[in-house]
Amino acid sequence: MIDQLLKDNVRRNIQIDAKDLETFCKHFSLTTIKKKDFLISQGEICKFEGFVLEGCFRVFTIDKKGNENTLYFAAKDWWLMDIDSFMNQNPSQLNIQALEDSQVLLIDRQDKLSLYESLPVIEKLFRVMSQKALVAWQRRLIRNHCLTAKERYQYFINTYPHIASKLTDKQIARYLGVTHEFLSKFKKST
Amino acid sequence: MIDQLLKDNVRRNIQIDAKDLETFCKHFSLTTIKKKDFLISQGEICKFEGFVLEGCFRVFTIDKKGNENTLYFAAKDWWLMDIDSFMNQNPSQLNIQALEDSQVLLIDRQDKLSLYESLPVIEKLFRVMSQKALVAWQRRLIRNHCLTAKERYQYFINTYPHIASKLTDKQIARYLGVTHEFLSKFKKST
DNA sequence: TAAAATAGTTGAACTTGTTCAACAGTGTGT
DNA sequence: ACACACTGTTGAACAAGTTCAACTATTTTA
Repeated sequence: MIDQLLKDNVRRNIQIDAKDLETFCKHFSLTTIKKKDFLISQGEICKFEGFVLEGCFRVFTIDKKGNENTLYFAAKDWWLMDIDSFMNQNPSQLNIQALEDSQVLLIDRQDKLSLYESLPVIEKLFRVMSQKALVAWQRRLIRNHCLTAKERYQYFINTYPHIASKLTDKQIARYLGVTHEFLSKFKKST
Repeated sequence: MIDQLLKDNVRRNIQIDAKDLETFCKHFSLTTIKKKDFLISQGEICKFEGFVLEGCFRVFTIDKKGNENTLYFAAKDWWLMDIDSFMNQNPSQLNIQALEDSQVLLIDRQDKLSLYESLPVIEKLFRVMSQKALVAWQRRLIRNHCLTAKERYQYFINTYPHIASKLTDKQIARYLGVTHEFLSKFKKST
């Protein structure tokens, strides 16, 4: 079944009975997206959220100075969302680009808002997921403060080897917050 | 009424009827905490969450190298929680210390978990608050990558002047992720 | 398959931020 | 009022990370 991955993911976050889970999953539609295409571009208003079935995405912003800054990568079994734009319906600050040919399950914003009302367990699902994400972001900030770029690099490739292997060093550098020249230099130092 | 500030805060996040709001607030108890005392120390298991009525707190960790790293400050009208320890009941990585004599409303973990079940709107409240916090953390990470320490300092004192005024430069430096010596140096440069 | 674009490497000069040590100023408690 | 701890400042030497430019390898695309 196409949405088995999504179901497993949900069950890892909350307890939910089969019927509710079915209702939830029914609202997702499968979308195929080609390498280098964008799911969202900066300035657009986000009308959906997604779950990655296959492939890999990078979520990044471009600041005034023109620097790309990668917030995170989303591979198979990860959620993809511009929460800010989705919640507040303001223009997205984020770009979401496929790094390879990918498949995502998308849920429409209105459908999701309706589900929050009709199915309280979905409210719980996103409460739990958001809180877990919050913990991860707090820890990442601490790592950024305490660790050197090299240590952060090693942490990243050790923690997410399956994602790191799909990425260029340039992309990793932007995620770590350093230049790719510097990454190249510290990679070969002992 | 003692919990008016809490009620206003909740209403800014969700729509809730007076009766449910009353039920929610009833579970909080007022606690006074003296300057320099700890609400939570690293290693403890977090059994409550809080809302600051008066005063100011800093939330920080101490890493293996002995460096203090401040995650955030919480002044009047802010929520205080070690989500990680609270959710997973593992030893807290965080210290929460009062920077001045303070008052907080605390809710017991079991009470909160019960409220999630009995009052779905509370699930929504924390879903919404978590998602807003997530956006804030993402933006902070981007600022850490794009801005210099001096720019981050100026952003901080401009954005949170009422908090910044209660802090020493040393505390601000730890929040920005730089040494206080360096902060002292760039403060006087034009 | 050739041409063009992109990714990775390296060096030199530079900027940002750290470390450690010394000293001055400012509470704070008893 | 005294001692004591803590905050802030400054300097010099150092480490981490950037910039720009030139070059090489590797992919893409026509």
